[in-house]
Amino acid sequence: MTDKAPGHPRVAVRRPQRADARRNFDALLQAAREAFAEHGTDASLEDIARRAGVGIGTLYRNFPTRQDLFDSVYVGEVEELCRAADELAGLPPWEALVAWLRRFVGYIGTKRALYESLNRDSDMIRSCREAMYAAGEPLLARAQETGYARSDIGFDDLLRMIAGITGTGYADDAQRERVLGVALDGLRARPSGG
Amino acid sequence: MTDKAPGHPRVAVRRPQRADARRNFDALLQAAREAFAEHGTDASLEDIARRAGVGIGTLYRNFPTRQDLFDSVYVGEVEELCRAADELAGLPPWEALVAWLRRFVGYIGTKRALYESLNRDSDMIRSCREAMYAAGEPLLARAQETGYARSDIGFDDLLRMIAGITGTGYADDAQRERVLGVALDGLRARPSGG
DNA sequence: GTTGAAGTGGAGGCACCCCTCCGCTAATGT
DNA sequence: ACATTAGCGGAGGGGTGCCTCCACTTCAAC
Repeated sequence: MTDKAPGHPRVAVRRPQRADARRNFDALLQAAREAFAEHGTDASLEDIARRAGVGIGTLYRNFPTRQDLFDSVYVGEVEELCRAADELAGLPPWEALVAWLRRFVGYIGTKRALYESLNRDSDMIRSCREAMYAAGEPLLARAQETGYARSDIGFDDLLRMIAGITGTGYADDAQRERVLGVALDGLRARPSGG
Repeated sequence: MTDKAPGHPRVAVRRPQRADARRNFDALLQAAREAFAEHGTDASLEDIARRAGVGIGTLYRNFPTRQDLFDSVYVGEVEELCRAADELAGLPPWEALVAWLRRFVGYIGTKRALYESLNRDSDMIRSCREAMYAAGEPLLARAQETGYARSDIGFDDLLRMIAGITGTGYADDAQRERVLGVALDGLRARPSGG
């Protein structure tokens, strides 16, 4: 209900007033971030409460549904991504795009929940996706206009490609990097007809 | 313990003797194939038994552990992939490689269990992976030697890239195809230094 | 047919998870 | 210091899944 800054969607959940309660709230968010990272959207809520060192009841008071909790985590990640897009605006087109994609990877590399959510649908996830796209899309557009990236691919395509590639497990970081490099070369290539 | 044909690994599980029991065995395999496809490795065994129209006890007699069941499904898929590699040997290098990768995608597109298993480790999964690599690797090698594919990427890299890209959800098949095309262009591109 | 062995299926014990409810604890304002 | 009340946490009911066990069924060999 608060006014919302463009590109920074808000969630219905409210941080509590009392100091101890705020500590718990934050601990829950942090624990949830980790748990969703490790186990995806299906992470056990009781486990999250345990990690946060609070009772299950406290989790449910702060986040009445699993969706509320997930949304709260998600919105934080997305806000960081939006901020990153601003910061990188100064770099040359291709470098800016790649740098932003790497931040994106920085999330989903460890946090497959975010990547699962590319498909899921809820009022607020949609709004988050829009914010994220609004932040990142111009970077792709600029790289395309200046001829650094092929033009027959959309931002959504690109994000899914990157999400897919980096969401998988790899033998080591070097391999992940190699594969990502190949895909980025594909993004740079002239479209091929055969 | 039986002799194993090269490229066609075997499983410890044995198909039962009696006709009715064989029907159940086959129904279980089929149900498991579907269930693993939909829910990944964590599919409910009780659900698989239900789908197959048999009691849970029957499932456990045929496949004492979840791993046994999964292995049995997996080995079937891999054998098909190995066969495909033989069939495609006649095509030109690049076409053969791409065609085989498409078959590979044909699996993991619907069956994410196979793709999860690229990482997992067990005696027999390892042996399956070896068989699959033995079948597919020559296709990449040939494309590389003839200059159709870049040489700074390994077969394992390629498979993981493809698995990652196609394991994700897409808005529609056209998008999946577009993204796959970009990645394949990357595979064809000269390595880039910047 | 008869009969023995192969095969069946589901009840039941255990573990985990979801979510609600409410008696208790302790932070805060005065 | 004390009262007020926000906040706590975990017991408990319901659900699902894992796996074992064994009384029963049915195939197939004779």
